[in-house]
Amino acid sequence: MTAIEHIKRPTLHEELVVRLRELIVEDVLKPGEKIPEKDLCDSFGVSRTPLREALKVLASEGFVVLQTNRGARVASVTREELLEAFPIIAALEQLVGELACRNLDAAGLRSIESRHEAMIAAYSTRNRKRYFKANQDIHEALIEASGNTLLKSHHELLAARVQRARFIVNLLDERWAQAIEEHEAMMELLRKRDGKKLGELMKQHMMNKCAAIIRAIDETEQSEAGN
Amino acid sequence: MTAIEHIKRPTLHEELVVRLRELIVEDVLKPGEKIPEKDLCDSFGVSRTPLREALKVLASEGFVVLQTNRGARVASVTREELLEAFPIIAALEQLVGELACRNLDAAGLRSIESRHEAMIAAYSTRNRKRYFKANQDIHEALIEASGNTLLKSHHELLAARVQRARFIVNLLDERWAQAIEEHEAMMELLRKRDGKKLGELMKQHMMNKCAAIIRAIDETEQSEAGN
DNA sequence: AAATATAATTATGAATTCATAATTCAGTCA
DNA sequence: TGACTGAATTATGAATTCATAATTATATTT
Repeated sequence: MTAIEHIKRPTLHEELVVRLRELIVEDVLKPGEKIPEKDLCDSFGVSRTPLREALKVLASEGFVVLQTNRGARVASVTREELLEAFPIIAALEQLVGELACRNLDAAGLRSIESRHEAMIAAYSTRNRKRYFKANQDIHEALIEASGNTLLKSHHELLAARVQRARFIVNLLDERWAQAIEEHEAMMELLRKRDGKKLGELMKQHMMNKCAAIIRAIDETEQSEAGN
Repeated sequence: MTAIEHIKRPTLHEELVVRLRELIVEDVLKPGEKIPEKDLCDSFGVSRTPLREALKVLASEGFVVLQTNRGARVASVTREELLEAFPIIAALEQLVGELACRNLDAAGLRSIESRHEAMIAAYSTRNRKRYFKANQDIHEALIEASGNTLLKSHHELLAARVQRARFIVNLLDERWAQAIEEHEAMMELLRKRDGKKLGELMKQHMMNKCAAIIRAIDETEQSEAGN
């Protein structure tokens, strides 16, 4: 029996969930911004029904906040939310590390190696955009290698939420260098298939990232308070 | 500034999400069962619009499966899904253990101790229903103690999904005794506020539960194949 | 002019309607 | 009898409509 994949026709609300989530994660729709249904319906060329369905889903994912009779707002990225989300992501990454080592084959490793090199190249020219992209690619590849689709979806959702923080703080040079070092160590552990240590390092890597972002936020708030 | 909580008026779709999720987790709506919109609209006394919104949310949570132009079905609880979900829950529980030890005060500990005793009492009379309830209470209290609301919501959703497995397999006496022992050890570590060890034990506890359930499923399938 | 009350407008929650896809069922033919 | 065809029915996706809550604009009072 050949496992032919079922044909999947998209519905408007599914398409809208994806598109709206992108707009939010890419900071086109800003945190706290009101989302007037009418405007979005016009720009997407759909009626309110599928749009509202999409908003309900996005609300359950934490990207928008619904207020009864007052419509939807883009959820804001708070210090508190990040402090809650990062430890969870870190715990998931630990699991990713363990599972990836268990499942990754030679071809998979090579693919990650090349992404890693792309990331190093981006770092050497201090190309932030490329670095972010390559960095994300690596993490995604590792998650893929974990072979756990549920883990993937939960991780993706949480990662997308905290990723929005990159628009409120900048990656500092010092942290950047540290992140590169951590990635080198990660590659080494991946080659050795040391799942336990890789998991721990990935967890730590994420918590360091968290600390860096929180520090940056606090400094921003500090300087803003001084105005 | 007193943080007064905003008054929250419920909407139909929110109410429906909760009620439908309950029906699914409580196995009133069986895995694989078709969900005809009309019937549910009649029994809840609402129109299709809020019901459909609720179904979209439940689909994003993984409790129902939507097929374009073919309506909704209750998601089935597969062996594969459990094998994916449990390690994630275990990873979250590990985090719960660490955070709970960090945050739990004397009053919180006493409250958990009493729930623990209730669980032991239920076990001594082999009252499955009470045991499940007390067991769930303890885990919920620990999550509450972790102080991480995002962790709580993710854990709740995943736990609800695997909880449905209790209707396809029975808790075996052997595993039951082992679970009690693990809980005793957990209480000991909680009293000592040893977060690291508690986290590891809670993770292991969950993976043991996973193994027991998978074993039970495999045995069921084995015996069914023999028919 | 500022503050309040009232009316007009707009936006939202939910029911209804409409077009179309899927399913069921009767009829036909081998 | 049993597989196929096509009409009738039903269910679904999405637009529209409707009632009401929220907001804005206008009028009134001090």
